[in-house]
Amino acid sequence: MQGRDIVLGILGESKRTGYEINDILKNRLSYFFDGTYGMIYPTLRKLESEGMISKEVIVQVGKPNKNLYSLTEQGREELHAYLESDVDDEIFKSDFLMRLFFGYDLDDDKLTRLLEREIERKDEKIQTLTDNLRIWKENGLTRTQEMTIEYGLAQYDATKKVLEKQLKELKS
Amino acid sequence: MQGRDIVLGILGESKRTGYEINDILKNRLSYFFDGTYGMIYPTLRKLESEGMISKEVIVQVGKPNKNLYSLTEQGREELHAYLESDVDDEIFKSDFLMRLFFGYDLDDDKLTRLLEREIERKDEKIQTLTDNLRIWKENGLTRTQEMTIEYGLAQYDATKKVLEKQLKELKS
DNA sequence: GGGTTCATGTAACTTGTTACATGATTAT
DNA sequence: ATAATCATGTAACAAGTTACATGAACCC
Repeated sequence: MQGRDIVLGILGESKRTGYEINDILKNRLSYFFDGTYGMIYPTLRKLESEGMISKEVIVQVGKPNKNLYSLTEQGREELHAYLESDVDDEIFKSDFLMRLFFGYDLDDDKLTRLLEREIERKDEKIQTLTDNLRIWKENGLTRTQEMTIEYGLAQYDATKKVLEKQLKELKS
Repeated sequence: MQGRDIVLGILGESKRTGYEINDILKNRLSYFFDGTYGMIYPTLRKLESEGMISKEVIVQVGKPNKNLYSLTEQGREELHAYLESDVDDEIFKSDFLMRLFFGYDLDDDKLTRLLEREIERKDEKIQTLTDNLRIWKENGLTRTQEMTIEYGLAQYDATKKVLEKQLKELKS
């Protein structure tokens, strides 16, 4: 699962510009993938040069022209092949857990702040995901897309609860 | 949070060889960080050249000599500085969720298999983490280290439950 | 006047992955 | 026998990050 795959996946839904792809990644898929322009534009160029996607230029005034990309037949084949291939293990890296794990010298004050800060982050993520869910529902979500959001929310929620429990224990 | 930081963290606990660091990463910290030899050995070399760690060679017969590394004072400072710095956001990448998200053409059979396979994976992870917890407890865990395991288990458990619920709904 | 949105992109760099290479010892 | 454990490492490569560069339009 690389940038390439997710770009193909997004273009599989509909024609998109690099800018839109970035937007989707940031707002819609950020709970299971991250991407930046530095990845998106070079990937689009490469996919185009390989004939996986084709470009349609939309001339604009006052802004750079839009490059609207869509999958070619070959691109759709690659997407299908990816979707049929073995599923990779999930990748999870937590700087927060590392702080806990190696923080031998964390006093109660510092630990409290660390936990509180992380609870805040979970809240933000839950908020974003909940808000977005509402918006997406208007546009129509597939059953499996809804599953992914439920999965994401459950994950945030469960870890938040653990943190709250630990914070409570600490305070008593 | 990079390989460098986690290597310093591990060496902060006690002297270790590259081999042992790999072992710890694989068996003890795999639920929040991944590392390979290809990262570990070059990182150790670099840290040594920068004076962050020092090497003690243990001569062995029939095996390569052991290189036992320990933090220098400078290395301990860097570790502390890291531990005081801002906590990075957690990174989560899920190929599984991507398959769900872009799998418009998943029929019930394929979806069932996808969900069942992912439930299996969660079980494996929960098993490993539970087993390891027992072993670590014998060696002594800090309170915060125990927290990290609880966090990890809660995460696996919550997502597993979501998958089981979805599978049940699918079958009915 | 200042921030956000739209819209493109590149170049240098960092980081880590993959695959390879070696080889004795010990457990099954 | 054969697999696993101990123990080191490198070289080529892939992938993505960060920082930079440009600039009009629009909203507050």
